[in-house]
Amino acid sequence: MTQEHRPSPTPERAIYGYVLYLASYIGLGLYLVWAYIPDSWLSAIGLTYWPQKYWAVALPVYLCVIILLFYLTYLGLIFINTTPLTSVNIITDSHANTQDPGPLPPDAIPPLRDLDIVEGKMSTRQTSKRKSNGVSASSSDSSSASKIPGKAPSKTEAAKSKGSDSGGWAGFGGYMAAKKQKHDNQFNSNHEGLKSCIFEGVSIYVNGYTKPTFDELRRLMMEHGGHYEQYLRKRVVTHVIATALANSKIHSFRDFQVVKPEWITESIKAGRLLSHAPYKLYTRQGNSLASFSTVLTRSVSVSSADGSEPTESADTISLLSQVPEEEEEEEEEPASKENSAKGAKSKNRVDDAPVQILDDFSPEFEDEWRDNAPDGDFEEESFDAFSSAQKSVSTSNAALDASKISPQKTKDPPNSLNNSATSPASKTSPSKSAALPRAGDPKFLSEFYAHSRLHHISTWGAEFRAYVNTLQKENSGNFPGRDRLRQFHVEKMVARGLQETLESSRRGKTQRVIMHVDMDCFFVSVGLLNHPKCRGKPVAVTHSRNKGMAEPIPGSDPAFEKAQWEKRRESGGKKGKKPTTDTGATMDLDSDENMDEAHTEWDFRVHAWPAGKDTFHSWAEIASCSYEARQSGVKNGMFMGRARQLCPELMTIPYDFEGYNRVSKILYDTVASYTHDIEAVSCDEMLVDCTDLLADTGSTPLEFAELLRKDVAQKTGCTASCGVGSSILLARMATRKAKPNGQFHLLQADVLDFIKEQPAKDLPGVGWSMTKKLSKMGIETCGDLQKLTLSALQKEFGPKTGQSLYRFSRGEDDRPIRTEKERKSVSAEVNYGIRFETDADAVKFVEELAGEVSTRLKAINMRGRSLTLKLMVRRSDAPTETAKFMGHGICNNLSKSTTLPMATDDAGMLGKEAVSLLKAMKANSADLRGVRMLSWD
DNA sequence: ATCCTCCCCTAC
DNA sequence: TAAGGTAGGGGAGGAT
Ligand SMILES: Nc1ccn([C@H]2C[C@H](O)[C@@H](COP(=O)(O)OP(=O)(O)OP(=O)(O)O)O2)c(=O)n1
Ligand SMILES: [Mg+2]
Ligand SMILES: [Mg+2]
Repeated sequence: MTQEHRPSPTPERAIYGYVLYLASYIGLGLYLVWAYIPDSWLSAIGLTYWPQKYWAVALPVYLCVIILLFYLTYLGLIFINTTPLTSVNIITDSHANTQDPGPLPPDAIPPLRDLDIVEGKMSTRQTSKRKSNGVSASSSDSSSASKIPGKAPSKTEAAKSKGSDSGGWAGFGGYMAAKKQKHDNQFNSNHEGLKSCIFEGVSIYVNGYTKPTFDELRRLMMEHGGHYEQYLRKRVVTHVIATALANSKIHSFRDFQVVKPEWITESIKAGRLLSHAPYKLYTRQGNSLASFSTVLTRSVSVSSADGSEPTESADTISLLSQVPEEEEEEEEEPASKENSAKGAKSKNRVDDAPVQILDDFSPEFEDEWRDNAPDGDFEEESFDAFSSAQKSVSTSNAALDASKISPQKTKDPPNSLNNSATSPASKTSPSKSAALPRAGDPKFLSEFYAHSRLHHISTWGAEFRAYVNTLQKENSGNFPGRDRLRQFHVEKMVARGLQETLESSRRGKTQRVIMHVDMDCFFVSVGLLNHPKCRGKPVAVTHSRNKGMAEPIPGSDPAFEKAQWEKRRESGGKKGKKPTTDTGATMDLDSDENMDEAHTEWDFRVHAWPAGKDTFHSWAEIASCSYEARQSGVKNGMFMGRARQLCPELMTIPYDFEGYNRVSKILYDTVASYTHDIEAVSCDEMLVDCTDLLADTGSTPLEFAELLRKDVAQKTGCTASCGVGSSILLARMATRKAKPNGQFHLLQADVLDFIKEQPAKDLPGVGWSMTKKLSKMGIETCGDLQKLTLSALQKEFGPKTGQSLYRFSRGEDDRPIRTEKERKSVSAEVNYGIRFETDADAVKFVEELAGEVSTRLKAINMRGRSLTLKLMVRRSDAPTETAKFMGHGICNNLSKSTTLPMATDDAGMLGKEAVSLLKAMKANSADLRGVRMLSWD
């Protein structure tokens, strides 16, 4: 909010204002005292059962704040940092004000009318207070807050309050309402977390590899009042950001301004929105369209024109030539019969349509692609034709750039690719390698997050959940994929001799059909697009660049950590005692060291460590490994050094976060072209309720699975597997059987036989700890589990968990597909690189983290009324240096939470509260190894 | 019973 | 070197 109108105060008004000013601070003070009185004190004076005291008291405080706001405005002074609380409220109000055409924003109010307006608002406020008092106690602070200015609620506000009634998230409803609003809000927002509003009204979509990465651009946009769109939505996206453009993309972007990323960075530098004209990427004439459509028409008759056209909202890449289908066709025929034949128990697995991703791409396709290859600047040399094609399909510019950057890729040592040069996404900016890998450095947080795979998959998961939410509201009954599916079904029928399969005919009407779709070794599959030579070999995606070897960390004691780890395993999840500290925090005596590898036997026999100087162990984690590597026992999440022992020939490829995200989007868009009954599970995985889809198209689940998998493989170059069953449980179990690159329908009649044999550890919700407990009870399979009674299980594991085990072990599961999920909490945590020297360091970092949480809250328009701080503290007997470089080592976890006077998304407020939690927890700053901040209702 | 806080566990 | 995040379900045990 910029002050354009700064009247100088007359003396009388100044005096009057001063009184108001004092009054408001007194009010504020009283409020703070009140709000922070513990419940127990209140109960001492008989106020125990007064519900929602904070809420009740919030109104007077708003009164004071409004007065304060207007007085300050009147003086032309906005110093919102006076107290954090004040700033929150000012923000809230100005936010609401400027969003609507209704009342004038404070800075536009003529000085002489101040009092009138203030009084007007006061009376409005009182009405609203009276009214709200009658409302149920769950009515939230900020929904009243937004009503205070006394204006008719706008559309967006109506949307907000609709949701606020039901939930604790003050004043904000379902994600959709929030998201729809986000753009508007950011347009006018004056949040102090924002560094500026340069990009108000600007909404960007980032295509391909860009100089600041898409992640950083998103961050920048968020910080400067702009908006980042994950999908290329017409009418929302105002600018497409790209550094290079494949010809096929020019077509998709023809309705948008395509601008270089420098436009963003230089605008920020200049402090204002520069014209994008000088930064336009191309001033093109579209000769590309002709060749593009040539590629399009190369499809088999199956695909109708509309089926091939990407939907407007989709990010689908428009290169849709069909994979030749002949060779698959022949195999399918007997196989699908087999699958529908009931007796063929263990042979129900259907590989009938393994999508051909390998090198057997048909030559004519290759040629055709080459003919239409964009521009001449493509270096064929380093890549075989297939991978080139796939790259242009799936990762577009990134891959093209990469091929230019790395002309010498010829002599890769067989075991380790020197591929850093070919990985644009993981090498974002050369200068940042200087950043210290420890908290305290101002760049640490962003640097860490930029490289954290877990951060990325979490973020993407949330984004896809949000995206699926938006799909629900779109309710466009238009599914371009369905025609293709119908067509496909007819062809299959004809091939079968016009007979319905047993599979489809036996499907009762009431029976749900759930499909679980999951990409095969996702990170590896995507990575292989850029490293085709690794295909078919044991491959892992990891940061480790050094063959799984690493120098030992001086002062660390891996043997000790290993011993503790084993001890932990022995105790098998037994609860440690939880002594209560004087602050009320409880302590967990258990080590939390590296649970990820729990499912593998921890076997150090090969390692006499640290004795053997020749043996080094890389503690970098493997994000994903190929199925070839899995044959040797390598698993996702395993340490590289360990994996190297199991599989000495293991090759490594670097991360390509941009590539994963791109493939994920295509996956989601592809499924969304058939149905919107989707539950997003993660960036590589989803659940699809096919019941309606199949009823509509008349096709069978396996036909859909086959078409879908072909679709995905051809658009992305990566394979997916599908499991089908009558419930989420069964679909997921079926997927396990289908993998890799397969599909499997677990027929109802086979369920009981099937489930009996399944290991209990494969049930959802049964992880390392539960497996351990069960195993102690002599339970290994679902069959074993079935022998226990419901009450026995509930007694042992609690009512809910017991019930789940009981039902799941019988193949029963009635959880619905949840297409819409409301976020309940927002958190940020770092358990890596945390090494503080002083308390001040720790405080500073907690404040940084508060900024991060605040940014995330604001980005999705939420506020939390509660705050939890979790610390990982080096266990007193653990060595100071961890085996894993900058890892957290063996720790105790502490957590402590507090309830704020009101919901907030303000960084200052969150930071202040978190710091006081930190101090209350009395942990030695030098021993901190991890920090988490969680904001919730 | 039901709620609250501090955990633990699980999944990707 | 290495980038061990994040959201949600739910149990234990105490308070209401
Ligand atoms: N401990 C883990 C587990 C998973 N992932 C990432 C990398 C995986 O590629 C992606 C998807 O996880 P999946 O469980 O689906 O595993 P994959 O896709 O790698 O293999 P699968 O074929 O079994 O699905 O999540 C990770 O970084 N760390
Ligand atoms: Mg997967
Ligand atoms: Mg998955």
